[in-house]
Amino acid sequence: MRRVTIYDSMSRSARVFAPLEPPRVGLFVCGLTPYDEAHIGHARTFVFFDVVARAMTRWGYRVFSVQNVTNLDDKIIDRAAETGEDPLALAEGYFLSWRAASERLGIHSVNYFPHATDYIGEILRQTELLIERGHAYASAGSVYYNLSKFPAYGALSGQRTEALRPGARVEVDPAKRAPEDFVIWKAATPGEPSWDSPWGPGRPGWHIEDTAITLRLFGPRYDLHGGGLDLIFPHHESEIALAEATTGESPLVNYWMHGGLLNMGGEKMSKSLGNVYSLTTALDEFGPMVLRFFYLNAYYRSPLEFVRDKSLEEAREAYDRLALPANRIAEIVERDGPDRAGTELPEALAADADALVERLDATLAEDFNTRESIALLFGWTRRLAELLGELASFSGDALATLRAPYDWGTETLGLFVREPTGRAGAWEKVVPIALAARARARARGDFAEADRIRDELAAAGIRLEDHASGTRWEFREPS
RNA sequence: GCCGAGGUGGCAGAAUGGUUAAUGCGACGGACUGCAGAUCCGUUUCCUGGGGGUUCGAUUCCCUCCCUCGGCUCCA
Repeated sequence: MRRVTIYDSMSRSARVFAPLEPPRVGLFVCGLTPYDEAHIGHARTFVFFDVVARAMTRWGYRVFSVQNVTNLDDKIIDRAAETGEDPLALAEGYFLSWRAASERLGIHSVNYFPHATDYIGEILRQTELLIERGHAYASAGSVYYNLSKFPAYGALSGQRTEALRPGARVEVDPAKRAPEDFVIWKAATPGEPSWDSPWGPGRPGWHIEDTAITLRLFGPRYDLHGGGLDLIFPHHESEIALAEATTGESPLVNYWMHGGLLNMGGEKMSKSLGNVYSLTTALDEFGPMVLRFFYLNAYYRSPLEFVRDKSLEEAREAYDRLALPANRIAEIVERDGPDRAGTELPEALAADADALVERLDATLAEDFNTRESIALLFGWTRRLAELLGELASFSGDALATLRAPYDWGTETLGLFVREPTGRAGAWEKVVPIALAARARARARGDFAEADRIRDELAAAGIRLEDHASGTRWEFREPS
């Protein structure tokens, strides 16, 4: 297992990672509240934790990755009331939509997506235990966490409860003993989904959903907890209070990892601000590779600025150039197979490829520095630039060596995955017909006709490039 | 107000107690091309929020101030 350092939000420092039970690693990431379509801000966080899981797996850890689904909360209920749908059905619809988008994005590392409502039994058990131990109290059909009994509250966020501004954004619930107490079990209002409990019909509060899930799946302590920076307070802080009061064990989480937010117009991208860009739209327009590249081209903890009509266009230019040698090699190998004959690599070049892969691992192992890894990969693309014309002369083995750094990028960053053919299959046959007609026109010097064909193809989303070896084409929406 | 995260070239963004502060985008020049695009080569040596301090040396460590963003009880 490779030595990995992780910036831990709790200690506010980079620490060498040591799993509780090597090589096993428990990773819990706070997932979505599916009350609407996901936007590209959400996906930043999940792509990053996908890289964490991919990289750790490569380095010999056995990662069990869990992403919860808050499939019932106020926003979902409100939304369902608007549309007349059943709240749980509405949530499941948006969850499945998110699953589809995240699959397209290449997020395949999540082992399990537990839904909060599948853990009601665990939640009730934990709530009762907390009341028994004096850490929670029932009031008006709800159950609240008694913060005065948990002095360690605030360690993660640095917040002191006496300095908070109760009601700054959310109204204070009069049933609470103290305004900083948070709800564990919420009394049902008529018409919303509810479960029977010793305190009457109700539904779980947000924070306990996660601790119920992790206590059951990971036990009282586990390795990694991730999520967006905006969840530190109160959500993660409250998870600690709930779990540690329930189990008596500490710390709940060994390493807290928080991803920076995606900003648009200098502000957090969020539904309530209205500055959202849908994930599905982004995937349709730019494809998964460009999006992943855009996210991973920055350190995960820093805020990242998304500029409409600029950021992803820029990322596409950069990614296309970065991936060019990888794609050319893939084309040759797809055509001739991995055992194709050809010249071998100069020894120095082969050694450099090996050394680069080691450097890439070492770089990424320092708190998942994806940006620096990409910079190194650009170095390799520059190195291969002069070989682009003669790639076809190399043997299959030689090409595999040249491709190794890109394969590393596929394994860890999820980049350099070529678009699946699918519908593109038909185009593969049709476009060459038009290209042949254009080639004949060019051969007889009828450039007006040649340009007409090129323009019409461009308007249809097929872009051409003429090369000495022939005409290359690709899908590219006209700009 | 309190807590937290950030302030680096035209833009996006790394890194480091020490030669010209990475990488990319963009821009400019050249090669290639019927043209265009793509690609390749070269240039973009005047960029580390302000002020103090520690040090032979600070963008990096410490203090302070300013600015931006996030959170302050169900937001990735």
